[in-house]
Amino acid sequence: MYLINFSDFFTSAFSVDCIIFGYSEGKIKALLIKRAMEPYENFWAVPGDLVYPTEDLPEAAERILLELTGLSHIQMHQSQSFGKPNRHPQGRVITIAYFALIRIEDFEIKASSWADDIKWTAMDEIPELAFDHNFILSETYALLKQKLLNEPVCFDLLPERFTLNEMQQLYEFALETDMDKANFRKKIKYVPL
Amino acid sequence: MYLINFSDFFTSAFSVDCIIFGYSEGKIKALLIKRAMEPYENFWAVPGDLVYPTEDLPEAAERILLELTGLSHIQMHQSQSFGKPNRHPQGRVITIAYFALIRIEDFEIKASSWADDIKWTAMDEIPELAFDHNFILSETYALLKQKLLNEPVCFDLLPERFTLNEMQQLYEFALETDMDKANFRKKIKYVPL
DNA sequence: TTAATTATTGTAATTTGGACAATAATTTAA
DNA sequence: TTAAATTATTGTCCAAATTACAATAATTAA
Repeated sequence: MYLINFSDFFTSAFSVDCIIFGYSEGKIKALLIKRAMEPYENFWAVPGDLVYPTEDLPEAAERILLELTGLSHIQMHQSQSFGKPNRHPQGRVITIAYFALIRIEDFEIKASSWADDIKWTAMDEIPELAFDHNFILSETYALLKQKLLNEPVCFDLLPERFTLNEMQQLYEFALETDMDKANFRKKIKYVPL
Repeated sequence: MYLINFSDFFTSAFSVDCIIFGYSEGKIKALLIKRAMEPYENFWAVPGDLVYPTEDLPEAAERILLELTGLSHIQMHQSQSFGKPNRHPQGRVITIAYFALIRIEDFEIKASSWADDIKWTAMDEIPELAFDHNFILSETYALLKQKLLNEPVCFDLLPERFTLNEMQQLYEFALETDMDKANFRKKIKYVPL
């Protein structure tokens, strides 16, 4: 086939990117950081970093999120992996995207030495991001919408106390539709045998 | 943080594992190969191999599938990634699972120099596999079942000509339920406005 | 305390779902 | 080629769910 040594395969790296979704002011938002170093210095990006050679992926996701945003004890789910050969300017890096849903007001976010700034950005106002992060984010958002339809994950986004109107608005934003007030409540309350 | 060089990160490899699902004799089956070399020599496994350093992931999936099974021109979808640090005995290897649905009779499968044997195995008769392939396979099978419920992917598994009974049996096997003949047909025919 | 927001209740027409029965059409095998 | 087996179609009944709309009660905020 190819003239290549076994050890030539072991020249790649992994990264983990963490997409954190929240909900406020009637919009679903993602947590973005402003990169403090090359590559893509000063670009907004999803929090992410390289995985240590002996680190498990969920472990890396947890560490990276803590280092870049101060967030901890957040349950993360795997999204998709992205591996175009040239997606990272410094070498072959495959990234595994993880995502989480949190209540914005429950956590205090703080920028780190690697992130100059950090902010929640509504999903209909995402700027141009570093690397292929626009693609990663939109693919993962599609996954979230899918999940919202099939699982009761909205409670992870909504505050401790919320009105049913707020809940309805969350669905209306995500699914880009208007819903009937009374019928929405019926559907929420319905519990199959 | 840690005392580690940037280049220390670039010591890992990726693999792609291809889960090929087919349908025959009333059962959903996966394509397994018998490994002809270490590690896990003589174990049954899902077709998979390391990704070349400059190769894109879908490209690698296509190549690996061809090399190990003779299959080509098959549309593959990404499943999940698996990255426990010790999952591969020879180094740090993250694997990205891809899967495809094919019509068994449309393709001729042939073992290669790296695979002593190859066979279709029903999903309720999977033996102990190499690496973490049992886990990978069952996670991906769950994804297939999910897809069967929400998308018309059954046509990728069924032969060119099939009876509605066969189609119903496919669903009954996957979802492990019995269905009413007449009602199943109603549901199949129903097209929302 | 009033106004605004939020929540509940109800009705009625339509659609969908599951269980069951009967029969027509097609394929297979004797 | 016919009989048997398999496959496909139709229809009925009833329960459950969906949708659109209207009206009013309860709670919260100005």
